Amino acid sequence: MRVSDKHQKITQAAVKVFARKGFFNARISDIAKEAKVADGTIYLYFNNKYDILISLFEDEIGKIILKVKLLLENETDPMKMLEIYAVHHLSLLQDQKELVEVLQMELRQSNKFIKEYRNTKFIEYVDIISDIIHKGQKSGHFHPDIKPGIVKRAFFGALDEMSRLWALSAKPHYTLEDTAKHISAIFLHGIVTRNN
Amino acid sequence: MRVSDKHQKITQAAVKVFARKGFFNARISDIAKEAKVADGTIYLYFNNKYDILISLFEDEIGKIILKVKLLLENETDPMKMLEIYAVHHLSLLQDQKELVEVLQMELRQSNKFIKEYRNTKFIEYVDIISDIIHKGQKSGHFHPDIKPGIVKRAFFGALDEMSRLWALSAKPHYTLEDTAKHISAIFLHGIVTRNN
DNA sequence: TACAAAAATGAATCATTATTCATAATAAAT
DNA sequence: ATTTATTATGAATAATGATTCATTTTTGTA
Repeated sequence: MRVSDKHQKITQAAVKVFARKGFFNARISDIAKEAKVADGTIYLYFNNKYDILISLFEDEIGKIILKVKLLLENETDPMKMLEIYAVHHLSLLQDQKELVEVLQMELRQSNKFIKEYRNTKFIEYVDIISDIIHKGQKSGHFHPDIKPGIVKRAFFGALDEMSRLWALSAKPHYTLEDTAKHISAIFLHGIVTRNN
Repeated sequence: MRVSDKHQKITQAAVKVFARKGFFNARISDIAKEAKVADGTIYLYFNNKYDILISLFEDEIGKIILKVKLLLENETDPMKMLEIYAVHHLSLLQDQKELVEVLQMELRQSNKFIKEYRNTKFIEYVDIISDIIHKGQKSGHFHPDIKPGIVKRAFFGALDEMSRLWALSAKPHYTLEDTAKHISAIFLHGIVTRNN
């Protein structure tokens, strides 16, 4: 078995265990058992428990970024692009529920405890949104007074809160696709009626 | 010293310590020291470590709900009401940074480990948003097709992500007030230019 | 096949900490 | 002032689990 295979096996086991028990309640021995390796083996591939989480985070967010950039590649309409991003983000929950749960935890907590860790991968992911906004402003689709730096956080936050909700409660009321489009539409057109 | 004073002293100490170290890294002895009581005293007022967090959460969110309801009391325009909610939510960070950090953690993780805990207080807080949306739809200010259940999560998520960002990085680029209004405006009117 | 290097094992270590409870201090009542 | 009830203390307990490392197993090479 190639080295990278075992690395990945441990990572995938860690995602499962972290999702199930949370980072702090997860025992190394749980991960080892899930990955079908000895406890000590984990330390041949990772420095410590935190390192598993961080390394997992970077690897997986990296893949997510690649995928959404690919999806956006052939779209030029900034309005459609926002919608694609939204659908993609919410789809993650469907395709990789456990991973999403772990990423959400990580996002909330660990960077508080590991101050040095700047989390550039996550920044790269949300910056895709501000890039779309910029593009839309250049093309005249989006209002020039809109602040991309605020919209990117607001839009990401809106999607991620929805994702968080679904991760906890079993069944969503609306389909993923409808919800993603609804949220995009609100950001694009607002909620007020025209005569206001 | 009245009983409730000591209860509150411990709660406030816990907020400080949880914010500084996170729930799992916080030691009971840290909280005891911060509150200037003995370790054992904490167990006269709380059942266990989790109980401190939960009880803190309910109490403090209760206060936050009361305050925002008071702020909204004399406003009838649903558009203004949304803005008031936004300003209030972001203001929390300014007024009670440590508390906000703890609530955000709690929100993200604990309900995963304490499945029974339904977190009705939090639901009550976000439901204020959907109430505003309903009201706006009735009055004709807001589009009837908008789904209040989705908007409430999106709006809350947008605000809270902003809050999370500020809690981590020291200095916000824009003022709290401007940001709250900007986010409200986006939800109200969208980002696209009129001719799209 | 024999040997060396690399990878894997898992029991033992060792620090950590939530919780308990026998004891002490304080307050209230008589 | 004395007794009783309430509240507080903090050292001791007892479990936990991350990490290490001496030993074993596997892999690669001659």
